[in-house]
Amino acid sequence: MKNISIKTPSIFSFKECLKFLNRSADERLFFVEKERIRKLFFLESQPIFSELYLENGKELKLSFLNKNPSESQVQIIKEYYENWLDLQSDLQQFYKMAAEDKLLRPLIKKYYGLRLIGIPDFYEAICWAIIGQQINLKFAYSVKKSLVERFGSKFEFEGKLYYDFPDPATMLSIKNETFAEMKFSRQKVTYIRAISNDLLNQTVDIETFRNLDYSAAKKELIGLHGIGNWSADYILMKTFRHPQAFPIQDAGLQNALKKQLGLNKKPDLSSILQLSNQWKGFEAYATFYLWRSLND
DNA sequence: TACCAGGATGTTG
DNA sequence: CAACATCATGGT
Repeated sequence: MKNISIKTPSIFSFKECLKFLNRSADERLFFVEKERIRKLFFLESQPIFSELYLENGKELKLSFLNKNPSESQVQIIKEYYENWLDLQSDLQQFYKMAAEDKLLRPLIKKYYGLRLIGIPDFYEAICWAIIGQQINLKFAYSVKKSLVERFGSKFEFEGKLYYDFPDPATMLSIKNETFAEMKFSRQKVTYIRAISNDLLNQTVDIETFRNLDYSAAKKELIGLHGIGNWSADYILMKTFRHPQAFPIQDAGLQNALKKQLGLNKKPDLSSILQLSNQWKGFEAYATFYLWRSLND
């Protein structure tokens, strides 16, 4: 099996990325095992089981464990990982800004090299944003787990099952009562059905989003039923990687600020705006590091 | 046991 | 435009 090298950027810690990736025991779309990320892809209906690891502590290697994919498939998966771990971004400007920021300075030190872990798949990001609305993360993960275990494509490796996220057609085939069993609210099912249909009919097309700037893309996203301000910024941050995406009303962000500032209640919107005034152009990374700070 | 959770939408005043 | 009701259930 061949190994593909992936270029590592300058401010980068694979270990910090793994720590973030490993935050939920209910994650089913990938696993972190023995300092390696293992993830299943389905390309042209074929399972391709991959892993990413650090060789000799410095060089990122991508390898395939069940078969040798074609060159174009290799390229797709390589790009997926590069996007997922945000390997293309240069963090120097963010770190420079953060070093001057009281709130962020300790975080860039503590989590040095952490990359904004994204969700490269647009449909998965939409569904995850909708699932996560107004419920705690633990619950959100358990809902996603039920969905993925039941309706994701599976592949077994060394006695363990790996999964792919269900596609829109599969999602549309799920009955309302089954969604209810998996603890989806009826509202969320309505949102997901409509958006799944839009993607199948190509009323909504991911490529058009890629070509839009931040505010145009946000406007389009909010036009989708079930995608509000928070979800739009979340998707712009995790999938389209706009550095200024800022899910400002996020409960986790507010709790992180409360914790970092030692407040006895969550800060209000205006004080968050004030704090974040100096983060302009780096709001996504600032948010991500603050989220990270909630875990320890 | 209330209250909160990585919200969104529709209605009401 | 702001304030509230509703969803819908697990976590703390």
